[in-house]
Amino acid sequence: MDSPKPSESPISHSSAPASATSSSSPLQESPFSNYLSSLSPIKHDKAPHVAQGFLGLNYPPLVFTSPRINTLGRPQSSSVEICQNGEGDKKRTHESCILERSVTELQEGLVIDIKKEDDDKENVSVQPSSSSGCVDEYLADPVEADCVNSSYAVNSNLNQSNNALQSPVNGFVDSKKIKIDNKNNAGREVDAVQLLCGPSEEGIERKLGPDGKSLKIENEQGAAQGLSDEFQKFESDTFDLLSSKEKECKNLDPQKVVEDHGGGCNGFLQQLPGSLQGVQSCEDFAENVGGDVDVPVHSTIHDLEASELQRGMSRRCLQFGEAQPQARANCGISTNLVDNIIPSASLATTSETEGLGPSHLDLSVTSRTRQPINLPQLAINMIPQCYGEKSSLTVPKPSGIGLHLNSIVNAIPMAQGGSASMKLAQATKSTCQSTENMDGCSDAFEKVSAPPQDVTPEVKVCTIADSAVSESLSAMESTECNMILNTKRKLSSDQDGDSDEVFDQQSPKKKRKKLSNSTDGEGCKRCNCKKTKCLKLYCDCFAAGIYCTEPCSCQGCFNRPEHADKVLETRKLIESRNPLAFAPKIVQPFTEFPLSNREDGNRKTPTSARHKRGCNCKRSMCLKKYCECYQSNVGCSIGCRCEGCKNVYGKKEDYCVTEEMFNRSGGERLESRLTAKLKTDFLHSDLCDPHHLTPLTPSFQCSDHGKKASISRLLSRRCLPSPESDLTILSHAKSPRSPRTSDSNDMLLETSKEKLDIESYFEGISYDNVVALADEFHHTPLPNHPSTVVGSSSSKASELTNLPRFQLDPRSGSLTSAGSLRWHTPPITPMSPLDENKNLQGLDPADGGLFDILEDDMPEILKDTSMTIKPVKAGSPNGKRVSPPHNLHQLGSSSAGPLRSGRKFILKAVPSFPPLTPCIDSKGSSTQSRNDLQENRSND
DNA sequence: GAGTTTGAAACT
DNA sequence: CAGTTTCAAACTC
Repeated sequence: MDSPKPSESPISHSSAPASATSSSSPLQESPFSNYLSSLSPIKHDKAPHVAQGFLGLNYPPLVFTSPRINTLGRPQSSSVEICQNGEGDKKRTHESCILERSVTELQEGLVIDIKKEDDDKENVSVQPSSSSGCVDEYLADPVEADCVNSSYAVNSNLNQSNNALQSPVNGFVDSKKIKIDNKNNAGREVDAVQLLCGPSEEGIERKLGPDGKSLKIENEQGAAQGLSDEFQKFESDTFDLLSSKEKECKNLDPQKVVEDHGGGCNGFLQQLPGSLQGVQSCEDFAENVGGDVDVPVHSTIHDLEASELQRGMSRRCLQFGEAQPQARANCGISTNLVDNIIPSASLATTSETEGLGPSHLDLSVTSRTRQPINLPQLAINMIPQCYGEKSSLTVPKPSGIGLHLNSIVNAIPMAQGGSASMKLAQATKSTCQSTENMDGCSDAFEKVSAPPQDVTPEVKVCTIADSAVSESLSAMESTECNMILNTKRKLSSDQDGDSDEVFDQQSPKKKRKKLSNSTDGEGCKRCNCKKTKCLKLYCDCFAAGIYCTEPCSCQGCFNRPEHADKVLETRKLIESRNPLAFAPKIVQPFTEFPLSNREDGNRKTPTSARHKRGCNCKRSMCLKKYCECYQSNVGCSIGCRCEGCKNVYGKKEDYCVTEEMFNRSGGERLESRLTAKLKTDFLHSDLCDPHHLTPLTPSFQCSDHGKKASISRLLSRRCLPSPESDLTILSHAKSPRSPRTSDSNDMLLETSKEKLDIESYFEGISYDNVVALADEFHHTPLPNHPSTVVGSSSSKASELTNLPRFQLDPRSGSLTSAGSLRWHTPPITPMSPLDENKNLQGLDPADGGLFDILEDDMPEILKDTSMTIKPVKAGSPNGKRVSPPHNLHQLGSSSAGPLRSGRKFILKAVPSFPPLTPCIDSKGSSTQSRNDLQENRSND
């Protein structure tokens, strides 16, 4: 499994690019036209990617992907899928010349082989896809791949259902099963391809009139057109890969894939993106479903087998037990998603799902009978991708209560993530929040799932998925908790209706213990509130946007569905006070997202991730759970006001150093100052090792949790900027930076460059698209530009928007020759003008934290409000009630507007750079350095 | 299991 | 806005 992926992935990468280039012409011929004609579908697929890309800048991850297993895993899966899909498409859409080659080959050879394998291994389709991996990189998001798979399954299922199963609606369920079968079926692949690749989709659309609808829908969803380009490349690549991968695919064992994923169940949570992916997958699902109908199902999967598979999946999830609740939750979630998408197959499989609620039941009813088993696989597949890379990768779990969301959000890298979470909380408060009750979740899911059921499920699904992404996320979270709870509760779901008091009646301590136990796995934590009635942020449940459930030992709890009104009111009040109150506490740097998304699901725990507000620890040294940062498995950042920080996941100091590093690009003085530290640090740092690249940041170093992630980050970061190559150049050339840093960076960059180079090509496209998108959103001046800052001065929102853009821009920049330089440079040159430590801190946090928050966490509402909202006080010790950005404004407003923008930009960039040196003392030195930087900037 | 410590959240 | 209080989790015994 793993072995194949890695091996494959690299191959895929190489092949992909090569194929892209070489095959592009042929592919382009028909495919291009197809793309052009069917950009929408492509967009759709891409859209998710794009969205992610924006958020997370997925592309960069590709680089990582190549090196890392994870990347391989996901990419492979996706690529495999693509290949398969491509095959399927080819079969289906012989019309499309592109596919024809692979089609003939694949169909004849691969297909047959696959079928055989599939017979043995239902999952094969998924895994193989993973194995192929080439496309995956683009797809980056494992989830997507999973989604694709799922979609495949769905499509295939649909077909099968149409053919054999007869149950149309249940198609989902069947589809799951079908997936397995589909493995063999090119049609499935085609669907997947469609999902993954615009072209394939096009072909599918062409072939499938109905499918076309779904595709169109998808396209609509996927706003970014630029994606089409990428898709084309993917397609071409996929085609190329298909041939090469065909063999691989044949070899691939679905089970392995599943297992991998299953292993990943634990990591599933980490793969927050997965949730998103799941959403996407849902979308894809719908699309696929639509498309599936048309596609003939070759494979004949036995429901029993499928069920078995599903069972196996569920079992796996269960087995992961320790991953426990989360794992289950994850699994459950995934299943839920699947259920939603594919009604309840997963649920049916697991007793756990029993708790789920009617919605599941409803869906499951049909699905269960049919074959939930496959669903689990799907779910697993979907989730696992991230996972797939490995359970081992498991990102640091977000232990935290409210953290679930946060963690999820974080994981979600998606740009939407943060907002989504918020939205979810807000929008889904009633629904998802009631996560306790599966019903609530189910409701959300139902929404998602419903579409499929509905006549126009596709469209609905797509729309839902998009809109519901947030919901799904929230639902995911809630579902996680719920899943766990439900599993524990089992039948207690009904109890939800029971007054809180029931729970309350239980001895809080006992419950607490239970909770603690349950939470050990990191499931959802449960509260033990006694005086706040669970209507304040003290309550983890409330803070997480979920209703209290059985496990809670709270007293007089009002955080229950029965009191939804109160809950909402209270939430509003709190939000009015602090729009970000319910936003995810942990934010990942943009750069990470992409990496995390593509590279590894594991990355979820972002070494670079930081607490939104930062901690204020004084005695715990940030080494205990008192520290929110530590609790969240994230390193402390500048935003933290902690004293004597020893956060294993990343010391504030280190974080500062990184920033300084960037700033340093702007100012040499800092370099000189830092150089010593950097040297020492660098020596120690893994950075020296291109392979390890792990930044000095403790999080990377120390964190068991995030180590891998951290590594990936480093890679990703560097890669991300990617553009890597550009960055490297920039770093060297432009920034007078200390040679060391540059060197280290270069090291990393170089290491990644190769991959990046290849990837960059693709990414470039994406970037371009992204850029275009960014431009649309904002003509965001280059991150460097003050313009961005200027805008920010007035409104945080602008800054926020800009920030993300910056990320994007950078890439885009990387893509665009000029842009790349600027982009890179900004981070380098653009020292934040911030003079003051506070500013630095505030900014930093703002940059890092706010930055992230803004993008991710900031709910749209918040963003809007944030504009007007007062900036959070970075300086304020607590800074708790923060409204994110204002600091930036302040900072920037003075002079730094541009600088700030730069800073922000830098911040993002920072993450890319591993903190070589431990921080500088911090404030004093840093401030000076920054001042110096400012000076330098002015000079520049 | 009780009590203490801790730091966030809420309040003034 | 800073300081204080309240709160619940985390931790210790």
